[in-house]
Amino acid sequence: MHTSMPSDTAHSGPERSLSLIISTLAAHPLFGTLPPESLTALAERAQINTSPKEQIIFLQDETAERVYFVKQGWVKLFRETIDGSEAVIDVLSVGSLFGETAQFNDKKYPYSAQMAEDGAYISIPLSFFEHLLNTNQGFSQALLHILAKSGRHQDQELEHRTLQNTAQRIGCFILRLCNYNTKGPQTINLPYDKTLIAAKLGMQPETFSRGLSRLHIDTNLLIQGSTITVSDISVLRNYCCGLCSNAYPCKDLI
Amino acid sequence: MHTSMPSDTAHSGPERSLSLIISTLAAHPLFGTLPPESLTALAERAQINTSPKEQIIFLQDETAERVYFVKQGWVKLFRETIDGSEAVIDVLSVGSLFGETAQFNDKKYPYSAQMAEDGAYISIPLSFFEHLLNTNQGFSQALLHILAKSGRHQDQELEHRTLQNTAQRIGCFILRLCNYNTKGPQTINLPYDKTLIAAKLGMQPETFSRGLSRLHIDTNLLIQGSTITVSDISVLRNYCCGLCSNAYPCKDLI
DNA sequence: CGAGGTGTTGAAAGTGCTCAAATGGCGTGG
DNA sequence: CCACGCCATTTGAGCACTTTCAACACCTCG
Repeated sequence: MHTSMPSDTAHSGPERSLSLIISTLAAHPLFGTLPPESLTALAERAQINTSPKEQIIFLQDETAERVYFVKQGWVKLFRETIDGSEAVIDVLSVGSLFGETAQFNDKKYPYSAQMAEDGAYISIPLSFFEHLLNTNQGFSQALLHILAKSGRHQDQELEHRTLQNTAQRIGCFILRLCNYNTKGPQTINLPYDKTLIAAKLGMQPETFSRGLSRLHIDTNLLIQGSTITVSDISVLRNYCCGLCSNAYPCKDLI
Repeated sequence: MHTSMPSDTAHSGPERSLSLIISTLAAHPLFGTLPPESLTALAERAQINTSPKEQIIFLQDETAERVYFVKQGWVKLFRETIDGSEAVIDVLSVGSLFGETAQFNDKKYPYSAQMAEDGAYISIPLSFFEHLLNTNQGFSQALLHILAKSGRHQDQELEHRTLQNTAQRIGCFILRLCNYNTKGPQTINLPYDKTLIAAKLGMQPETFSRGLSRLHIDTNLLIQGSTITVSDISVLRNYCCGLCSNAYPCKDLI
């Protein structure tokens, strides 16, 4: 079992680690609301972990000790049934908070979390998180914003599953990776494994693969491994966005 | 267009209305956290509306003026695309809050809301809601709880769509209407139209109808109109809950 | 080179959807 | 009270989409 990265990673001494944590926390929409002294107190209690792909961060229904956020890489949130089936709730990018709602769920995590790529995360004790919530009006306001936004994101996800077919969901996923100001063709890279994208979009890997080919046929998408070339954004928009209630661009909902 | 109910409804005078509103608010997990003077101030600004089936309460992307909660009946939250397709986000029962996240969404409602049955709702000005959030620690804590819980509910919904087939989703829906302490057969009533249940579960009315017949075959469910007799809960559990990560009973997630 | 993981492709089997038609309840107007 | 129309629900048939299972290609790593 990997518990830490090899020593070639730069940040290992507690000193450097502390200033790194403070600056990272300060840039975060939630922790950035804290006054400097709280921020320092928080950073002193925080841990930064570099962590390899596949590593489990916590499991569903485990008693929550810490609250996390993504420092680098991607984190998969998922739930598993007795049968071994798995549903991916979300795949989080840098800056996303997770495990924070355990506070309101009998201190149990409502999902499992796992590194989807090599990366790093920062964690803080749940007790101190709770303390900040109780003593800092701005902090709980910021958390309200985050939870509300995440609720809208989930609403949208559910809408997509209800109304869009697989090719359209894939198209929407790609569309959000694009720069919506670019007029001509543009090239993007898929952020993580195709298998994981498929799971996040609620389909089988095979279906994802076929969906991509269909997008090639229907919207002239070019696929070379994990590199996708979109010849014209508006074609893709016409293909996907008709069956979505959101106005394009809908980036803030990611 | 109906804007109010016939005068045979009991509560019409402002006096009685105020005390009714206060007692209703006080019983609510969110508003119940308020000190008496805030509660009174809130009630003075609140409106109670009785409202017929089908009536639109607000539309998606409309600028939010008020925050609502269900006093009686059922409220459908949904989103519509340009094509006229509709995705039901949720169907809310008595006590549920809605429109509250508009506060964190540029003051725009993230979904449309409509009465699913004749009923009533109470609403308060968004500005006062905001004021309460800013001045009352317990109030924003309570809202955090509510939003976190709603997030878990949405997680579960997404999991169901991903892992369960239509019959299992219907079975799960019925299971939650049951009394889980009863050993023998029990009879329950569907809370609202089958068409709406179908939409909430993300399927066509025809599929819902067929799913029910399949449940009859597979789990010995008895269907008489909107009355369902479950002969044995554990049979239904075996049928549905294997493809869900939650432990039964999972009522608190409704 | 071989092993294992990742992604693609083909064929067959479900699963749910669409369209169309029938059924049945319920309220209204005669 | 009955006929009618409306609406929700059911049923049937065919179709479209997605999954499943199996096989294969490709790449990386040892």
